[in-house]
Amino acid sequence: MATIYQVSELAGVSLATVSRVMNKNTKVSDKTTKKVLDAMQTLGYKPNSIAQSLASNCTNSVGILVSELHGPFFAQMMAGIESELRAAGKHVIITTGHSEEDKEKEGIDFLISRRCDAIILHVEAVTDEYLISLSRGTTPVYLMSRYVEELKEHCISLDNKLGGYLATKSVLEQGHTEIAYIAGPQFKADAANRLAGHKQALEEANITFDPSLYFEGDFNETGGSSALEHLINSKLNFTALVCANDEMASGAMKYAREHGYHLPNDLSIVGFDNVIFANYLYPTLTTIDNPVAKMGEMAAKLVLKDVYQTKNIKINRFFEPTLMQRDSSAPLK
Amino acid sequence: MATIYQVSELAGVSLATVSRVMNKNTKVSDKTTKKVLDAMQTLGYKPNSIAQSLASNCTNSVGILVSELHGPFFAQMMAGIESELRAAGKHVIITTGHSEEDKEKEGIDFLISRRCDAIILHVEAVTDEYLISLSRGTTPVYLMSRYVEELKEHCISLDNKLGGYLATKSVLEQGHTEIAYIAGPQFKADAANRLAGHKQALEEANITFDPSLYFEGDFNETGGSSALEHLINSKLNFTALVCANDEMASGAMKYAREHGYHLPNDLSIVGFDNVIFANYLYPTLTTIDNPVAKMGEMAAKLVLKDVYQTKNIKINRFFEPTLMQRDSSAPLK
DNA sequence: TTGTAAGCGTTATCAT
DNA sequence: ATGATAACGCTTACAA
Repeated sequence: MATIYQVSELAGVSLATVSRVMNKNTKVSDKTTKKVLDAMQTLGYKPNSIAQSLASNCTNSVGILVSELHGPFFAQMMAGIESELRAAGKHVIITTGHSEEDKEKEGIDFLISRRCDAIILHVEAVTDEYLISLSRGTTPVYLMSRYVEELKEHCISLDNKLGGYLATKSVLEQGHTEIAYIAGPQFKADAANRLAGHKQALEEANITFDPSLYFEGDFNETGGSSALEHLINSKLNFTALVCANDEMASGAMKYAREHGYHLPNDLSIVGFDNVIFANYLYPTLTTIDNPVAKMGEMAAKLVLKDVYQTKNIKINRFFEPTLMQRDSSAPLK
Repeated sequence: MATIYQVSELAGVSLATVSRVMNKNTKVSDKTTKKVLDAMQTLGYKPNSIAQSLASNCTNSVGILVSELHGPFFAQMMAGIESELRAAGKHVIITTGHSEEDKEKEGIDFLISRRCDAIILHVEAVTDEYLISLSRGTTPVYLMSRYVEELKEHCISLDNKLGGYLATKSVLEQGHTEIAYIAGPQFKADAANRLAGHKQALEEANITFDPSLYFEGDFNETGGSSALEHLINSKLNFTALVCANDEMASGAMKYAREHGYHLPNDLSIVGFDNVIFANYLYPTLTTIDNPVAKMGEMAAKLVLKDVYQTKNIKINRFFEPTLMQRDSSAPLK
């Protein structure tokens, strides 16, 4: 592969001049510019971005750490980040943390040693303290779907409490008063906040939260099935079921259907996240839209603004979820 | 950030020695090794992989180009590639081509200029000739789900014809003889091969292919709906419908259900790919499993073997799809 | 076993 | 406007 040196030789100019026409940061006469361009053309010269990175101390790459690569949630997020960054000529280096503390830390180290200009993290296992000390390092750190007060300028987060509130409120407004809730693992802030929203909606409707209509699931489909099984076996009455994510809602729907429930007549079900398949379920799932793709774009924009000094970018760090009313929930008859 | 130079100073050895303990390629006495390790520890030294890449001419990164980041198909593939590569200490740089020739080429240039040690491509718009000339360059090129004779050693592909055959055969074995087919865009090799498999199955059953029971769709959900609409309007009888992918099958299922069909009694439907949501549909979709994640892993292994000289890796370039019999298709009554 | 020094392909600071 | 030349942080012959 041709180097800048060969280009300079062929064009009969110095290295520096070639570098200048590439970077357009210093005036170069039209004549020499043309000579250089021609030389590049005939040599098929492509700059070595590794060398550029070393010399300029800028890799034009941002590291992304997500829990999993598959799964609708992260894919959407990454798509949002990548498209925005790519349009700005930056690229993404992606790695996974699998929601395990060691792997998350290892992934972060990895990204940092690649000298990413910034890292965007969707971490679940690592502590706030770790993140705070991490962001004292030289690599700017951004957080997705996680709010850490000390790092608030670097957090893109969703109002999960509002989402939980909207979900429950939607069935309350349909006349339901006996509402079961399948929560996510409460050590996760999202899950806890969604539950808090649920409780707030109940409170506003003057309904006391009944712990026996509550079950802590695992955010997985099978967890949704067994949670509903548990709730049904408890012999308590409920006409609506609010789930802390779509996977569990889907599992619950399956279990309900297999046990003779007619949806939504016998039971209204609401999910959370609005993942792709929510619209493929039968009946289509009423859920809370989690604007992950938009949040991904925004994280990218934030990096573009902070790290790459791109001008005229409007930042919004806080996103509000919205209700997607579909067919799995209906007014109480 | 600490450099190798500072480490060498603190440890009282030369640069070279520090480099040696990092790379473990030359013997270093235990005593000096310890000194170096200690120095690294106290300085919190992390090697600058950019500098390593420049000096060693190896970036330890492999570029991936997929059509889209979202969508169950690519997510699975990338997950397979990433996990395998990551375990070997390599990392992935991901970019997208959006099935457009210009963007695919641009993405490839991008990856090459980042000096990836190899690139794994899932391209659709670019020509075979382009790929052939590309692979004459210095960066090794690998192809996913695309077979180019001249590059066969670098192709990981699926036997789409077999898949198409299995899909149709499954309904034939259920007693169906009037079988409609919604194909994918025929300029895509996958789509054409799936159709060929369908025809072969019909032929073996002594059923002549009926062009009026055939419709070329666009691989999208809406395309599936309108395709079925078209087929139904043609007033021809058919008891089974084979679709060239799950998205179209899903669209067809929706249309059928909305138009009073009871599935699978009134119509058996079969898809292709076994994307995540196939199992969330109602009824659950009978489909052909496309082992994308496994193929992704294999592509990574191939790179590990060819490019990074990893030993003891068994390579399989050709994958066979399998039938996933679920509830959307049933024996003809 | 360890050190010296020449790259790797750029950018960027001086001069001119 | 252009040219020398010193970084950038590491690897790797070649010497010792």
